[in-house]
Amino acid sequence: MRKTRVRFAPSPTGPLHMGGVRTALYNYLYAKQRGGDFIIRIEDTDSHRFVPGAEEYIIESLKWCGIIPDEGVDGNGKVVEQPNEKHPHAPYRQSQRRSIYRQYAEQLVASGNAYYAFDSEEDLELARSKAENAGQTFIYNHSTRGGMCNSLNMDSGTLQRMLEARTDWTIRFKMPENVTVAMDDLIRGHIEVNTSTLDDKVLWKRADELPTYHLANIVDDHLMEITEVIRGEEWLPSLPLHYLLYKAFGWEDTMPRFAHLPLLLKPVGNGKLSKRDGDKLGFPVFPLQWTNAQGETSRGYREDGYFPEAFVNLLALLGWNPGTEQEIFSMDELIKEFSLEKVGKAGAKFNPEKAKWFNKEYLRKQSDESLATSLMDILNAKRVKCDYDYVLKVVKLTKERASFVKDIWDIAACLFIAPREYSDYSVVAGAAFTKSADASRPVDPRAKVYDDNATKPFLAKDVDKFYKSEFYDAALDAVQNSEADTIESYIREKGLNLGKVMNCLRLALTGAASGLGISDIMTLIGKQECLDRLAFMKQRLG
RNA sequence: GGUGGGUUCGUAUAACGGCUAGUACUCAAGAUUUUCAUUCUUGCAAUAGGAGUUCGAUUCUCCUACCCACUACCA
Repeated sequence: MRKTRVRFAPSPTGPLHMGGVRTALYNYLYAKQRGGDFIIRIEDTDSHRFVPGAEEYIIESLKWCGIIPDEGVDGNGKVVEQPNEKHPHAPYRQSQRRSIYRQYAEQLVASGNAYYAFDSEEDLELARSKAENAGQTFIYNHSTRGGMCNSLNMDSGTLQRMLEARTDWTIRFKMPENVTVAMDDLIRGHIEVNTSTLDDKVLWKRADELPTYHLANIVDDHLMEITEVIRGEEWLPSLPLHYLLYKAFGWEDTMPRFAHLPLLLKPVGNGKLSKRDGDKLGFPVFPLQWTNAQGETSRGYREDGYFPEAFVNLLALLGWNPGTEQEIFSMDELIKEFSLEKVGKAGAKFNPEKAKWFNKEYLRKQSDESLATSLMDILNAKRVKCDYDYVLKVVKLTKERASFVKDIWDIAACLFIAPREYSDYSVVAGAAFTKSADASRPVDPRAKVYDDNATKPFLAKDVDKFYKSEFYDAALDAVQNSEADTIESYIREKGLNLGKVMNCLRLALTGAASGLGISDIMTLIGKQECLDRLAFMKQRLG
């Protein structure tokens, strides 16, 4: 029984999106469950699509998620370049392994499984357009290779001259004709494909001295003793070629088992969640914020305030389910429960609402202390001065109402600064005043700066009535003559309408018609601050 | 076009071939609350369509439809 070894092999062509993170996660869970190794390999065989910073981004993203590679990346987050005891297969960057691949490509030529091809880009272009004009699709395989410029169609002398004289040739796999390839996928079961519809894939490019994905992937998986290949569904069509490559190399006995994961689909419409969807969908598709070469920034789950544990949890449930009704899983629980058998076959549409729900669940699991620390950072950034003990009290009061730490600010801003503006006060005074559009609409009283031009017409019409109402006087009287824990009974004893007086007071204290409990606010900000805010309202609205 | 894969409430999903097709998110209603939120209760909502096998099909087979992927000297 071989030790389980799986790999995540991203191409550094840009930031890793959440589908990629999920693939890495499933590989990691699979490996850890079996006490095996999780390996990172960088597949940068396309020099034209290399994006600076992408490799670092990928590694940092995985680290944020708590996905720690056993091999390929060292403790400093660097891709290992020199072999050592812990990383015996270094380098783990394919561009640094180029010397390895050519011999394998040549081996395939020698065994008759591959051949040299000298067709120029223009020749191929021509062949394609010709076929297209005839209403067909050009496939470089048994049906056409006889008419192309390759080693199958020339004598050895010509071949030698061509190989030496030209630098733009390739080595192509000689896809057999009419052979049924029988494959087994850990998720999809048995699949059969006839090779006649497949093409002679380029395996090695003389121009770059580099292999293409297919060759590099099979060679490295073999050399690195990979036991299972868990990758995206988009690779399923390549599986017959990969099977045939293993066979051509004579590596069938150690060929890894394959599992093709369902795609992550965009929430609306059809199609897979792609890097390009970015911010226009209104939620992050990247684990971490990313700024491209053009200076355009895409948001990330980390920067949006997601807990990494929540992100991992929601990703794990996108395509996999435990078969029970449990939805909240720690990484350790995932490692224990995960199984490829329970991975679905159909693509999963991502639901941003559910993602928020996951974060809310995790926010509640956080300790008050760690939330307070996070909130302190936000407050400092807003230059709101405060002390830790006070912030801790605020957290205790608000954590049930928030999905993200930054929500706490929206909920509890009135505990730190006095309102300068008032909203939705028609609700406060009930039917006596003009009803505003929607009382339940969330309002941030501090979002607006004091702006006479924008608000005065409305204020002038209704506030006069409101301010002169009995509720303001009652609220002022109640604050003056009671404490936080007695204000409710004080108002009741006076025989007043509790709701209206309280909401009038609420307006003075918070600037809005809904929110935290009045006595809780009073307790925290103190009686004097309450009186000050009532006085400010009188001045502002009077 | 060709090849392959897929299809259960709006979304994620559950259901040895066998209870009234379950759960979560969203949404709606009610209870609670000074308000909002929370919490609790209730509700809306699905097996793509058609054949076949079977006592019985969401489940197995075939056909149709639709969706997706692949079809590069990209991964």
